[in-house]
Amino acid sequence: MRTGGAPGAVDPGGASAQIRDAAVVRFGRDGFGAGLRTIADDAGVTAGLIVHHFGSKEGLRRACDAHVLALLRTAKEEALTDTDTGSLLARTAGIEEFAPIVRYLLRSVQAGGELAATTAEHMIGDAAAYLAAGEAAGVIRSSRAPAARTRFLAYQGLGSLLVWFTLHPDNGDDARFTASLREYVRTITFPAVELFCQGLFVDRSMLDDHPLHVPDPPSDGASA
Amino acid sequence: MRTGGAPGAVDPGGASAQIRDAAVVRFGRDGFGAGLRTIADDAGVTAGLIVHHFGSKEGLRRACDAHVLALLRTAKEEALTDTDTGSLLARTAGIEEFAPIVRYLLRSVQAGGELAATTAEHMIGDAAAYLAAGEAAGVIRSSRAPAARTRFLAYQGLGSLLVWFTLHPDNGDDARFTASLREYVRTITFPAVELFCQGLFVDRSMLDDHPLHVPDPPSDGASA
DNA sequence: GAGCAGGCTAAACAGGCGTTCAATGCGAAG
DNA sequence: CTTCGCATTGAACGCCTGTTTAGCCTGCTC
Repeated sequence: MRTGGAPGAVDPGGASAQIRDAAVVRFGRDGFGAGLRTIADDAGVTAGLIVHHFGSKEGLRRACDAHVLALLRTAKEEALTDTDTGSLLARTAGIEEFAPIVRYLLRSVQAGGELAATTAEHMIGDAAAYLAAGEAAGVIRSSRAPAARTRFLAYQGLGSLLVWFTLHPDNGDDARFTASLREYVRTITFPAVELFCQGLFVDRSMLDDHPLHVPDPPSDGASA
Repeated sequence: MRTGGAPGAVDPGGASAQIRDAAVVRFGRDGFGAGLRTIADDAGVTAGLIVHHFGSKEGLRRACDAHVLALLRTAKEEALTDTDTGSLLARTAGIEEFAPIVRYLLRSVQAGGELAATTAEHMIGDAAAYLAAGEAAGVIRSSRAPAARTRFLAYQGLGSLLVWFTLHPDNGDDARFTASLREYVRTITFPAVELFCQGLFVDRSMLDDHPLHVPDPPSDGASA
Protein backbone atom coordinates (compact mmCIF):
# COMPACT_ATOMS: atom_id res chain seq x y z
CA MET A 1 0.00 0.00 0.00
CA ARG A 2 1.05 3.57 -0.43
CA THR A 3 2.19 5.36 2.61
CA GLY A 4 2.05 8.85 3.90
CA GLY A 5 4.83 10.40 1.88
CA ALA A 6 4.28 12.01 -1.48
CA PRO A 7 4.36 9.26 -4.09
CA GLY A 8 3.62 9.96 -7.67
CA ALA A 9 0.22 8.33 -7.55
CA VAL A 10 -2.96 10.37 -7.73
CA ASP A 11 -3.29 11.03 -4.04
CA PRO A 12 -4.93 14.35 -3.29
CA GLY A 13 -4.52 14.93 0.40
CA GLY A 14 -3.60 11.37 1.30
CA ALA A 15 -5.67 8.62 2.81
CA SER A 16 -7.34 11.01 5.22
CA ALA A 17 -9.00 12.94 2.43
CA GLN A 18 -9.84 9.68 0.71
CA ILE A 19 -11.64 8.47 3.80
CA ARG A 20 -13.44 11.77 4.16
CA ASP A 21 -14.61 11.72 0.55
CA ALA A 22 -15.80 8.16 0.85
CA ALA A 23 -17.63 9.08 4.03
CA VAL A 24 -19.36 12.02 2.35
CA VAL A 25 -20.55 9.75 -0.43
CA ARG A 26 -21.65 6.96 1.89
CA PHE A 27 -23.31 9.25 4.40
CA GLY A 28 -25.14 10.98 1.59
CA ARG A 29 -26.28 7.68 0.14
CA ASP A 30 -27.23 5.73 3.27
CA GLY A 31 -27.60 8.39 5.91
CA PHE A 32 -25.52 8.91 9.00
CA GLY A 33 -26.36 5.50 10.35
CA ALA A 34 -23.85 4.03 7.93
CA GLY A 35 -21.22 1.95 9.68
CA LEU A 36 -17.55 2.76 9.95
CA ARG A 37 -16.59 -0.55 8.39
CA THR A 38 -18.72 0.19 5.34
CA ILE A 39 -17.03 3.54 4.88
CA ALA A 40 -13.68 1.90 5.48
CA ASP A 41 -14.38 -0.64 2.75
CA ASP A 42 -15.41 2.15 0.39
CA ALA A 43 -12.17 3.94 1.07
CA GLY A 44 -10.13 0.75 0.87
CA VAL A 45 -8.93 0.98 4.46
CA THR A 46 -9.98 -0.42 7.81
CA ALA A 47 -12.25 0.95 10.48
CA GLY A 48 -9.40 1.40 12.89
CA LEU A 49 -7.67 3.81 10.56
CA ILE A 50 -10.70 6.06 10.46
CA VAL A 51 -10.64 6.37 14.21
CA HIS A 52 -6.89 6.83 14.07
CA HIS A 53 -7.30 9.82 11.77
CA PHE A 54 -10.52 11.37 13.00
CA GLY A 55 -10.68 10.27 16.61
CA SER A 56 -14.22 8.95 16.40
CA LYS A 57 -17.19 8.67 14.11
CA GLU A 58 -18.40 12.05 15.26
CA GLY A 59 -14.99 13.45 14.41
CA LEU A 60 -15.33 12.00 10.93
CA ARG A 61 -18.71 13.61 10.55
CA ARG A 62 -17.35 16.94 11.74
CA ALA A 63 -14.62 16.65 9.12
CA CYS A 64 -17.23 15.86 6.48
CA ASP A 65 -19.32 18.82 7.57
CA ALA A 66 -16.37 21.16 7.44
CA HIS A 67 -15.32 19.86 4.05
CA VAL A 68 -18.79 20.14 2.57
CA LEU A 69 -19.23 23.59 4.04
CA ALA A 70 -15.91 24.66 2.56
CA LEU A 71 -16.95 23.34 -0.84
CA LEU A 72 -20.24 25.12 -0.46
CA ARG A 73 -18.52 28.40 0.30
CA THR A 74 -16.14 27.92 -2.61
CA ALA A 75 -18.90 27.16 -5.04
CA LYS A 76 -21.00 30.03 -3.79
CA GLU A 77 -19.69 32.51 -6.28
CA GLU A 78 -21.13 30.43 -9.06
CA ALA A 79 -24.58 31.22 -7.81
CA LEU A 80 -26.62 33.23 -10.24
CA THR A 81 -29.67 35.38 -10.05
CA ASP A 82 -32.14 32.61 -9.52
CA THR A 83 -35.18 33.00 -7.39
CA ASP A 84 -35.92 29.44 -6.50
CA THR A 85 -34.04 27.68 -3.78
CA GLY A 86 -34.40 24.24 -5.25
CA SER A 87 -33.15 25.42 -8.59
CA LEU A 88 -30.14 26.85 -6.88
CA LEU A 89 -29.23 23.50 -5.44
CA ALA A 90 -30.03 21.85 -8.74
CA ARG A 91 -27.71 24.16 -10.56
CA THR A 92 -25.02 23.38 -8.04
CA ALA A 93 -25.57 19.68 -8.63
CA GLY A 94 -25.55 20.20 -12.36
CA ILE A 95 -21.89 19.53 -12.13
CA GLU A 96 -22.00 15.82 -11.58
CA GLU A 97 -19.08 16.02 -9.26
CA PHE A 98 -21.14 18.05 -6.83
CA ALA A 99 -23.96 15.55 -6.57
CA PRO A 100 -22.47 13.81 -3.53
CA ILE A 101 -22.16 17.13 -1.76
CA VAL A 102 -25.78 18.01 -2.40
CA ARG A 103 -26.77 14.56 -1.29
CA TYR A 104 -24.78 14.96 1.89
CA LEU A 105 -26.36 18.33 2.52
CA LEU A 106 -29.84 16.91 2.14
CA ARG A 107 -29.00 14.11 4.54
CA SER A 108 -27.65 16.69 6.90
CA VAL A 109 -30.82 18.74 6.79
CA GLN A 110 -32.83 15.56 7.20
CA ALA A 111 -30.90 14.58 10.29
CA GLY A 112 -30.75 18.02 11.82
CA GLY A 113 -27.72 19.25 13.70
CA GLU A 114 -25.28 22.05 13.31
CA LEU A 115 -24.51 21.73 9.61
CA ALA A 116 -28.22 21.63 8.87
CA ALA A 117 -28.76 24.91 10.66
CA THR A 118 -25.72 26.42 8.99
CA THR A 119 -26.89 25.23 5.61
CA ALA A 120 -30.32 26.66 6.18
CA GLU A 121 -28.82 29.98 7.24
CA HIS A 122 -26.68 29.95 4.13
CA MET A 123 -29.65 29.38 1.91
CA ILE A 124 -31.68 31.98 3.73
CA GLY A 125 -28.84 34.46 3.32
CA ASP A 126 -28.56 33.69 -0.37
CA ALA A 127 -32.29 33.90 -0.84
CA ALA A 128 -32.31 37.25 0.92
CA ALA A 129 -29.63 38.53 -1.42
CA TYR A 130 -31.46 37.28 -4.48
CA LEU A 131 -34.76 38.71 -3.35
CA ALA A 132 -33.21 42.06 -2.51
CA ALA A 133 -31.46 42.17 -5.87
CA GLY A 134 -34.64 41.26 -7.68
CA GLU A 135 -36.54 43.83 -5.71
CA ALA A 136 -34.00 46.49 -6.54
CA ALA A 137 -34.19 45.48 -10.20
CA GLY A 138 -37.94 45.88 -10.10
CA VAL A 139 -38.81 42.29 -10.96
CA ILE A 140 -39.77 41.14 -7.47
CA ARG A 141 -42.50 42.68 -5.41
CA SER A 142 -41.70 44.29 -2.12
CA SER A 143 -42.85 42.61 1.05
CA ARG A 144 -44.29 43.97 4.25
CA ALA A 145 -42.11 41.42 6.07
CA PRO A 146 -39.02 40.74 3.94
CA ALA A 147 -37.12 38.62 6.42
CA ALA A 148 -40.13 36.46 7.17
CA ARG A 149 -40.78 36.06 3.45
CA THR A 150 -37.18 35.08 2.84
CA ARG A 151 -37.20 32.47 5.54
CA PHE A 152 -40.55 31.21 4.38
CA LEU A 153 -39.38 30.77 0.80
CA ALA A 154 -36.16 29.11 1.85
CA TYR A 155 -37.98 26.67 4.13
CA GLN A 156 -40.47 25.88 1.39
CA GLY A 157 -37.84 25.31 -1.26
CA LEU A 158 -35.54 23.27 0.91
CA GLY A 159 -38.36 21.28 2.46
CA SER A 160 -39.99 20.52 -0.84
CA LEU A 161 -36.74 19.17 -2.18
CA LEU A 162 -36.26 17.13 0.96
CA VAL A 163 -39.71 15.60 0.72
CA TRP A 164 -39.12 14.79 -2.91
CA PHE A 165 -36.00 12.82 -2.16
CA THR A 166 -37.55 11.16 0.84
CA LEU A 167 -40.47 9.99 -1.25
CA HIS A 168 -38.40 9.11 -4.30
CA PRO A 169 -35.55 7.15 -2.78
CA ASP A 170 -33.63 6.52 -5.97
CA ASN A 171 -30.74 5.43 -3.85
CA GLY A 172 -28.61 4.41 -6.75
CA ASP A 173 -25.51 5.99 -8.11
CA ASP A 174 -24.94 9.68 -8.48
CA ALA A 175 -26.26 9.69 -12.02
CA ARG A 176 -29.62 8.50 -10.74
CA PHE A 177 -29.57 11.18 -8.10
CA THR A 178 -28.77 13.89 -10.60
CA ALA A 179 -31.50 12.65 -12.91
CA SER A 180 -33.99 12.68 -10.07
CA LEU A 181 -32.89 16.18 -9.16
CA ARG A 182 -33.51 17.35 -12.71
CA GLU A 183 -36.86 15.62 -12.72
CA TYR A 184 -37.74 17.46 -9.52
CA VAL A 185 -36.83 20.81 -10.99
CA ARG A 186 -38.77 20.00 -14.14
CA THR A 187 -41.80 19.07 -12.06
CA ILE A 188 -41.95 22.11 -9.85
CA THR A 189 -40.80 24.76 -12.27
CA PHE A 190 -44.13 25.56 -13.83
CA PRO A 191 -46.21 25.56 -10.64
CA ALA A 192 -43.57 27.72 -8.99
CA VAL A 193 -43.54 30.20 -11.83
CA GLU A 194 -47.30 30.26 -11.91
CA LEU A 195 -47.56 30.82 -8.18
CA PHE A 196 -44.86 33.47 -8.21
CA CYS A 197 -46.48 35.29 -11.11
CA GLN A 198 -50.16 35.25 -10.27
CA GLY A 199 -50.34 34.11 -6.66
CA LEU A 200 -53.06 31.79 -5.51
CA PHE A 201 -55.92 33.95 -4.27
CA VAL A 202 -58.12 36.02 -6.50
CA ASP A 203 -58.35 39.12 -4.36
CA ARG A 204 -56.08 40.83 -1.91
CA SER A 205 -58.53 41.22 0.91
CA MET A 206 -56.94 38.49 2.97
CA LEU A 207 -53.63 40.30 2.79
CA ASP A 208 -54.94 43.82 3.18
CA ASP A 209 -56.99 42.82 6.20
CA HIS A 210 -54.06 41.08 7.83
CA PRO A 211 -53.09 42.78 11.09
CA LEU A 212 -49.43 41.88 10.57
CA HIS A 213 -48.48 41.38 14.14
CA VAL A 214 -45.47 39.55 12.81
CA PRO A 215 -42.70 41.96 13.78
CA ASP A 216 -40.40 40.84 10.97
CA PRO A 217 -37.78 39.46 13.30
CA PRO A 218 -34.05 39.72 12.67
CA SER A 219 -32.37 37.13 10.54
CA ASP A 220 -31.81 34.80 13.44
CA GLY A 221 -33.88 31.79 12.57
CA ALA A 222 -32.73 29.39 15.23
CA SER A 223 -34.51 30.33 18.44
CA ALA A 224 -38.22 29.74 18.62
CA MET B 1 -55.64 -9.32 32.34
CA ARG B 2 -58.24 -9.95 29.69
CA THR B 3 -57.66 -12.85 27.38
CA GLY B 4 -59.10 -11.66 24.10
CA GLY B 5 -60.61 -14.19 21.78
CA ALA B 6 -59.36 -12.41 18.69
CA PRO B 7 -55.66 -11.74 19.10
CA GLY B 8 -55.33 -9.00 16.53
CA ALA B 9 -58.48 -7.11 17.43
CA VAL B 10 -58.44 -3.56 18.67
CA ASP B 11 -58.89 -3.84 22.39
CA PRO B 12 -58.96 -0.47 24.11
CA GLY B 13 -57.17 -0.92 27.38
CA GLY B 14 -55.45 -4.10 26.32
CA ALA B 15 -51.72 -4.40 26.49
CA SER B 16 -51.43 -4.63 22.73
CA ALA B 17 -53.01 -1.25 22.16
CA GLN B 18 -51.01 0.14 25.06
CA ILE B 19 -47.79 -1.00 23.46
CA ARG B 20 -48.85 0.41 20.11
CA ASP B 21 -49.72 3.79 21.60
CA ALA B 22 -46.45 3.95 23.49
CA ALA B 23 -44.61 3.06 20.29
CA VAL B 24 -46.35 5.83 18.36
CA VAL B 25 -45.32 8.34 20.99
CA ARG B 26 -41.76 7.09 21.27
CA PHE B 27 -41.26 6.72 17.52
CA GLY B 28 -42.61 10.21 17.03
CA ARG B 29 -40.32 11.60 19.68
CA ASP B 30 -37.06 9.77 18.99
CA GLY B 31 -37.49 8.48 15.47
CA PHE B 32 -37.71 4.91 14.31
CA GLY B 33 -34.29 4.10 15.67
CA ALA B 34 -35.81 3.91 19.13
CA GLY B 35 -35.15 0.59 20.82
CA LEU B 36 -37.73 -2.02 21.67
CA ARG B 37 -36.71 -1.99 25.30
CA THR B 38 -37.33 1.75 25.51
CA ILE B 39 -40.81 1.33 24.07
CA ALA B 40 -41.38 -1.61 26.38
CA ASP B 41 -40.44 0.50 29.39
CA ASP B 42 -42.78 3.23 28.22
CA ALA B 43 -45.62 0.75 27.97
CA GLY B 44 -44.73 -0.92 31.26
CA VAL B 45 -43.98 -4.27 29.67
CA THR B 46 -40.93 -6.13 28.40
CA ALA B 47 -39.36 -6.28 24.98
CA GLY B 48 -40.24 -9.92 24.55
CA LEU B 49 -43.92 -9.18 24.83
CA ILE B 50 -43.75 -6.71 21.99
CA VAL B 51 -42.32 -9.35 19.70
CA HIS B 52 -44.87 -11.82 21.00
CA HIS B 53 -47.71 -9.51 20.00
CA PHE B 54 -46.36 -7.95 16.82
CA GLY B 55 -43.92 -10.54 15.57
CA SER B 56 -41.06 -8.13 15.12
CA LYS B 57 -40.14 -4.49 15.29
CA GLU B 58 -41.24 -4.06 11.71
CA GLY B 59 -44.57 -5.60 12.63
CA LEU B 60 -44.90 -3.08 15.43
CA ARG B 61 -44.20 -0.29 13.01
CA ARG B 62 -46.75 -1.62 10.57
CA ALA B 63 -49.30 -1.68 13.38
CA CYS B 64 -48.40 1.91 14.26
CA ASP B 65 -48.71 2.95 10.63
CA ALA B 66 -52.11 1.32 10.31
CA HIS B 67 -53.32 2.85 13.54
CA VAL B 68 -52.15 6.33 12.65
CA LEU B 69 -53.59 6.02 9.21
CA ALA B 70 -56.93 4.93 10.67
CA LEU B 71 -56.90 7.91 13.03
CA LEU B 72 -56.05 10.15 10.12
CA ARG B 73 -58.95 8.86 8.10
CA THR B 74 -61.27 9.22 11.06
CA ALA B 75 -60.22 12.76 11.77
CA LYS B 76 -60.40 13.72 8.15
CA GLU B 77 -63.97 14.90 8.30
CA GLU B 78 -62.89 17.62 10.71
CA ALA B 79 -60.89 19.21 7.97
CA LEU B 80 -62.16 22.62 7.05
CA THR B 81 -61.79 24.89 4.10
CA ASP B 82 -58.22 25.86 4.73
CA THR B 83 -55.83 26.52 1.94
CA ASP B 84 -52.54 25.93 3.64
CA THR B 85 -51.24 22.45 4.16
CA GLY B 86 -49.28 23.28 7.27
CA SER B 87 -52.28 24.91 8.83
CA LEU B 88 -54.23 21.78 8.20
CA LEU B 89 -51.81 19.71 10.18
CA ALA B 90 -51.65 22.40 12.82
CA ARG B 91 -55.41 22.41 13.19
CA THR B 92 -55.33 18.66 13.51
CA ALA B 93 -52.69 18.92 16.20
CA GLY B 94 -54.60 21.67 17.94
CA ILE B 95 -56.27 18.91 19.83
CA GLU B 96 -53.45 18.00 22.14
CA GLU B 97 -54.35 14.39 21.91
CA PHE B 98 -53.45 14.40 18.25
CA ALA B 99 -49.98 15.84 18.70
CA PRO B 100 -48.33 12.40 18.92
CA ILE B 101 -50.01 11.37 15.70
CA VAL B 102 -48.76 14.43 13.86
CA ARG B 103 -45.35 13.85 15.31
CA TYR B 104 -45.39 10.26 14.15
CA LEU B 105 -46.50 11.34 10.70
CA LEU B 106 -43.65 13.82 10.44
CA ARG B 107 -41.19 11.16 11.49
CA SER B 108 -42.71 8.87 8.93
CA VAL B 109 -42.31 11.40 6.16
CA GLN B 110 -38.79 12.07 7.34
CA ALA B 111 -37.90 8.39 7.20
CA GLY B 112 -39.67 7.63 3.95
CA GLY B 113 -41.48 4.41 3.37
CA GLU B 114 -45.00 3.38 2.62
CA LEU B 115 -46.83 5.47 5.21
CA ALA B 116 -44.92 8.51 4.08
CA ALA B 117 -46.08 8.05 0.51
CA THR B 118 -49.62 7.35 1.67
CA THR B 119 -49.57 10.43 3.87
CA ALA B 120 -48.30 12.54 1.04
CA GLU B 121 -51.00 11.21 -1.25
CA HIS B 122 -53.58 11.96 1.42
CA MET B 123 -52.43 15.51 1.75
CA ILE B 124 -52.25 15.94 -2.00
CA GLY B 125 -55.77 14.63 -2.30
CA ASP B 126 -57.00 16.96 0.42
CA ALA B 127 -55.19 19.90 -1.10
CA ALA B 128 -56.72 19.09 -4.47
CA ALA B 129 -60.17 19.10 -2.92
CA TYR B 130 -59.57 22.39 -1.16
CA LEU B 131 -58.13 24.02 -4.22
CA ALA B 132 -60.97 22.81 -6.39
CA ALA B 133 -63.53 24.01 -3.86
CA GLY B 134 -61.82 27.38 -3.60
CA GLU B 135 -61.62 27.61 -7.34
CA ALA B 136 -65.30 26.82 -7.67
CA ALA B 137 -66.07 29.43 -5.04
CA GLY B 138 -64.11 31.98 -6.99
CA VAL B 139 -61.50 32.72 -4.35
CA ILE B 140 -58.65 30.73 -5.85
CA ARG B 141 -57.24 31.35 -9.28
CA SER B 142 -57.36 28.66 -11.88
CA SER B 143 -54.17 26.96 -12.93
CA ARG B 144 -52.88 25.82 -16.26
CA ALA B 145 -51.60 22.70 -14.51
CA PRO B 146 -53.87 22.02 -11.53
CA ALA B 147 -52.46 18.65 -10.54
CA ALA B 148 -48.89 19.89 -10.71
CA ARG B 149 -49.85 22.93 -8.67
CA THR B 150 -51.55 20.78 -6.07
CA ARG B 151 -48.58 18.51 -5.70
CA PHE B 152 -46.25 21.47 -5.62
CA LEU B 153 -48.17 23.17 -2.83
CA ALA B 154 -48.46 19.98 -0.82
CA TYR B 155 -44.75 19.27 -1.12
CA GLN B 156 -43.94 22.82 -0.13
CA GLY B 157 -46.23 22.85 2.88
CA LEU B 158 -45.22 19.44 4.12
CA GLY B 159 -41.54 20.00 3.49
CA SER B 160 -41.50 23.38 5.13
CA LEU B 161 -43.06 21.93 8.24
CA LEU B 162 -40.57 19.09 8.18
CA VAL B 163 -37.61 21.41 7.91
CA TRP B 164 -38.99 23.51 10.75
CA PHE B 165 -39.12 20.57 13.09
CA THR B 166 -35.78 19.26 11.96
CA LEU B 167 -34.17 22.60 12.69
CA HIS B 168 -36.13 23.26 15.88
CA PRO B 169 -35.81 19.95 17.69
CA ASP B 170 -37.88 20.87 20.72
CA ASN B 171 -37.93 17.22 21.58
CA GLY B 172 -39.72 17.69 24.84
CA ASP B 173 -43.22 16.74 25.77
CA ASP B 174 -46.23 17.10 23.55
CA ALA B 175 -47.02 20.53 24.92
CA ARG B 176 -43.67 21.76 23.64
CA PHE B 177 -44.37 20.19 20.30
CA THR B 178 -47.78 21.79 20.05
CA ALA B 179 -46.34 25.15 21.05
CA SER B 180 -43.65 24.83 18.39
CA LEU B 181 -46.29 23.90 15.86
CA ARG B 182 -48.29 27.01 16.69
CA GLU B 183 -45.14 29.08 16.49
CA TYR B 184 -44.49 27.65 13.06
CA VAL B 185 -47.95 28.52 11.85
CA ARG B 186 -47.63 31.99 13.32
CA THR B 187 -44.32 32.46 11.55
CA ILE B 188 -45.33 31.38 8.08
CA THR B 189 -48.89 32.67 8.01
CA PHE B 190 -48.17 36.18 6.86
CA PRO B 191 -45.57 35.32 4.21
CA ALA B 192 -47.88 32.62 2.91
CA VAL B 193 -50.83 34.96 2.71
CA GLU B 194 -48.70 37.63 1.09
CA LEU B 195 -47.32 35.19 -1.48
CA PHE B 196 -50.73 33.71 -2.18
CA CYS B 197 -52.28 37.15 -2.60
CA GLN B 198 -49.75 39.08 -4.62
CA GLY B 199 -47.28 36.46 -5.85
CA LEU B 200 -43.61 37.20 -6.01
CA PHE B 201 -42.89 38.56 -9.46
CA VAL B 202 -44.00 41.93 -10.68
CA ASP B 203 -45.06 41.00 -14.17
CA ARG B 204 -46.50 37.89 -15.74
CA SER B 205 -44.10 37.63 -18.65
CA MET B 206 -42.25 34.69 -17.12
CA LEU B 207 -45.51 32.79 -16.90
CA ASP B 208 -47.00 33.89 -20.20
CA ASP B 209 -43.82 33.00 -22.02
CA HIS B 210 -43.64 29.59 -20.42
CA PRO B 211 -43.95 26.82 -23.00
CA LEU B 212 -45.72 24.55 -20.51
CA HIS B 213 -44.38 21.26 -21.68
CA VAL B 214 -45.48 19.90 -18.34
CA PRO B 215 -48.30 17.57 -19.35
CA ASP B 216 -50.11 17.93 -16.01
CA PRO B 217 -49.74 14.29 -15.07
CA PRO B 218 -52.41 12.30 -13.24
CA SER B 219 -52.63 12.49 -9.51
CA ASP B 220 -50.23 9.63 -9.00
CA GLY B 221 -47.36 11.23 -7.15
CA ALA B 222 -45.39 8.17 -6.17
CA SER B 223 -43.58 7.01 -9.25
CA ALA B 224 -40.85 9.20 -10.65
C1' DG C 1 22.98 -0.67 8.70
C1' DA C 2 20.36 0.63 13.10
C1' DG C 3 16.78 2.94 15.17
C1' DC C 4 12.78 5.46 15.31
C1' DA C 5 8.16 7.33 14.04
C1' DG C 6 3.92 6.66 12.35
C1' DG C 7 0.48 4.98 8.85
C1' DC C 8 -1.98 0.93 8.88
C1' DT C 9 -4.05 -3.61 10.02
C1' DA C 10 -6.29 -7.37 12.43
C1' DA C 11 -8.16 -8.91 16.42
C1' DA C 12 -10.41 -8.24 20.57
C1' DC C 13 -13.64 -5.62 23.62
C1' DA C 14 -17.80 -3.57 25.55
C1' DG C 15 -22.34 -2.33 24.65
C1' DG C 16 -26.72 -2.10 22.27
C1' DC C 17 -29.70 -4.10 19.09
C1' DG C 18 -33.67 -7.37 17.64
C1' DT C 19 -34.92 -11.81 18.54
C1' DT C 20 -35.50 -16.48 20.84
C1' DC C 21 -36.45 -19.58 24.54
C1' DA C 22 -37.68 -21.78 28.72
C1' DA C 23 -40.30 -20.86 32.55
C1' DT C 24 -43.89 -18.51 35.40
C1' DG C 25 -48.45 -17.06 36.66
C1' DC C 26 -53.19 -16.56 36.16
C1' DG C 27 -57.77 -17.21 34.40
C1' DA C 28 -61.00 -20.18 32.24
C1' DA C 29 -62.78 -24.81 31.11
C1' DG C 30 -63.60 -29.76 32.08
C1' DC D 1 -59.20 -29.87 41.68
C1' DT D 2 -56.92 -30.49 37.70
C1' DT D 3 -55.61 -29.07 33.28
C1' DC D 4 -55.07 -26.41 29.60
C1' DG D 5 -54.08 -22.01 27.15
C1' DC D 6 -52.15 -17.73 26.81
C1' DA D 7 -50.18 -13.42 28.33
C1' DT D 8 -45.92 -12.23 30.34
C1' DT D 9 -41.28 -12.35 32.00
C1' DG D 10 -36.16 -12.48 32.41
C1' DA D 11 -32.27 -14.35 30.71
C1' DA D 12 -29.68 -15.76 26.92
C1' DC D 13 -28.13 -15.66 21.92
C1' DG D 14 -26.15 -13.82 17.82
C1' DC D 15 -25.20 -9.86 15.36
C1' DC D 16 -23.59 -5.35 14.57
C1' DT D 17 -21.84 -1.15 16.36
C1' DG D 18 -17.93 2.19 17.70
C1' DT D 19 -13.75 1.89 19.98
C1' DT D 20 -9.33 0.07 21.87
C1' DT D 21 -5.08 -2.38 21.67
C1' DA D 22 -1.08 -4.68 20.11
C1' DG D 23 1.72 -5.33 16.55
C1' DC D 24 3.49 -5.15 11.69
C1' DC D 25 5.67 -2.87 8.03
C1' DT D 26 7.48 0.93 5.54
C1' DG D 27 10.14 4.99 4.92
C1' DC D 28 13.01 8.56 7.00
C1' DT D 29 16.98 9.90 9.85
C1' DC D 30 21.39 9.38 11.75
